[in-house]
Amino acid sequence: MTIYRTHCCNELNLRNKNQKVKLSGWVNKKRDHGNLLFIDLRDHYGLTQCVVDKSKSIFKEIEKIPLETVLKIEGIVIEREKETVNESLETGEVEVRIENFEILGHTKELPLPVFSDQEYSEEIRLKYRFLDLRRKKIHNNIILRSKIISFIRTEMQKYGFLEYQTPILTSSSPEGARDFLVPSRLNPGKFYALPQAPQQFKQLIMVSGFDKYFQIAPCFRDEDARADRSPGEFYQLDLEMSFVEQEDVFKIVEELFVNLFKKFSSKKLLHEKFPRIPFDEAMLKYGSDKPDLRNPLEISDLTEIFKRDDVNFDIFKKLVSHGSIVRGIVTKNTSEKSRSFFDGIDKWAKEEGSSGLAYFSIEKSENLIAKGPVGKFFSEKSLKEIMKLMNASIGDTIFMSCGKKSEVEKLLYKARNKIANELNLIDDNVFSFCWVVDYPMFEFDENTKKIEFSHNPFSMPQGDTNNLDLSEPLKLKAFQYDIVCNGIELSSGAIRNHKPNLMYKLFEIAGYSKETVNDKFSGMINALSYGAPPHGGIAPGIDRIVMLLADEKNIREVTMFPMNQNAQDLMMNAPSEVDDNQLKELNISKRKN
RNA sequence: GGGGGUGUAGCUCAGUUGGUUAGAGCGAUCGCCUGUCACGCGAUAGGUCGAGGGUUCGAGUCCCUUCACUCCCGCCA
Repeated sequence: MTIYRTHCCNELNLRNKNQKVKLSGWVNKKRDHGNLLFIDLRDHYGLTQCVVDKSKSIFKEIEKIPLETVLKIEGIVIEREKETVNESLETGEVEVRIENFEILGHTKELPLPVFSDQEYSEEIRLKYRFLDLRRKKIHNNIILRSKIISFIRTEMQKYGFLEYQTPILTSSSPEGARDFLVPSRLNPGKFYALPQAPQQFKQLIMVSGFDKYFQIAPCFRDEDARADRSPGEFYQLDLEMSFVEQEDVFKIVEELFVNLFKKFSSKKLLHEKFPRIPFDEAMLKYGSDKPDLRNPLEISDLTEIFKRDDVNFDIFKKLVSHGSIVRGIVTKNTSEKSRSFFDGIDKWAKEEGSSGLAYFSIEKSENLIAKGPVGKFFSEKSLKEIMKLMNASIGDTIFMSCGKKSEVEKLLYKARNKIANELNLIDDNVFSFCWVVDYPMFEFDENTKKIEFSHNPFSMPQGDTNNLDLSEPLKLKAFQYDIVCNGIELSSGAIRNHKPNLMYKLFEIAGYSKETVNDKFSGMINALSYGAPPHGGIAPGIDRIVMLLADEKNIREVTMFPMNQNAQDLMMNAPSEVDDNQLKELNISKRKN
């Protein structure tokens, strides 16, 4: 009890009948009958209907109070007549008869309605975020976020992890995303960088002997935004463990995620032991390293089919003879679908910038036949082979794409989603987790024509690390893994390379000299030379976890004060100009051109 | 950096083939109404049709430029 309230707006019920109470909150809604006025008073906790009629001298005054004014109301708890009880309200059995009131906070005319389910422009929402956040849905999302983070902390501590803070001002690193830079006043011409993740620090924590670390860690990356990617900053559940291998990390994370998702969602988990899918298999079967396993469609390679003499699909055959590949998706029992369905898919594929998706359905009269625009090019024997390869039956349809490997993968990844959505094959009431494992250590960058780290340069390569064959670096796999849920990448992690000599060799393959490594990763490489334990970890994205659990498509819906797509805070006017004096002190001058 | 969508009253939107004075709901203001819970009824105010330019007898509507918001590609180890 405070001078402002004896109860919160969700608390009153019949047990409080006839009590004199004080409530404080916002005017959510008024229903003015002229001689009788209802006010729904709202606070963080709930809603209470308050009522006053013209017999009270304050009636005329209270009638004029606009919505979203902050009021303190004093009154008596009254039992509602049976027929006026509001079942949908926690406090719906009672109402407060207003005896007195005080305006605690006036409001100007509102730029947006708080009591409304209608959508309104992102610009208004972000500028008046404090009003937007009063609305029920987003208010509850933010509460959910808090509860999720709190649950994670408790669980992690239960598993024996301790939370440690790491610096926000650190050094720029050459790998990865663009850094946010902070000029140093005391070191003219030098810059700090905000951490893209506490990657090096968490490994240093392991070298320091702390064994199990976690942190709800802010991460800063100066890259462009997406619906599921905040510009600038986001949060990770960063964790790292010593004396573990990959499966030990998986065990902890699976337990955490299963408990977390069971607690905060009524949706079912498709697997409680998450499937492990090798990267190469994921790229083949799903066209992506973030497969949505709710989707039953799978991709198969059909390139060999187009080398047969009894297949006359010349366009594909010609491309295949020049090194292209063919892959396809089979859909079950779709041969009776309308022509417009198939043409719609083909048209969609062309809009995606491809040359389209060839298709035929398998039917049987006397013999097996392929029905569809390209069906005539396939012999019965070749059809049997395709059916065997793709596990297809009579009545099924085969969609095919031909081209460069990366293009085919990309198109069929999208086509898998498109076709599954058209056929309504995805169960929206399910969470489907999986691990993608065995990532390649390196990849070939077509643009720079150089070998680069495909993920994290600190990952441990697979194989005999004391005697590793580095002659074919593109064939090297790493103990590098991703966790994926419903097609959304939640996190990357790895068993780290704690052997400095091996690390120098790997960096050399990616074009970094020993001197560069010493210079750019001095903290890390130095530490690894003084008795580093084997260690590994992962860093699931908090924002995306909350998005999944809140069933939201946009990260702003689970972020209290987000920036817009251009990385501006419309409420605080950030970024902003600064005084010339500030710049001078920092030894910075603006370029004039 | 590139592509798509949107922009009309404080908010959400409609606006036909280019044609008279640009409309509705919510909100605001005023009036009526004692059981509503999206209360109801009536009235009033409120518009640089994102901005600039062009075509036309005439532009919210067509064209060009530009700005803002948003979605996607690039980017995000």
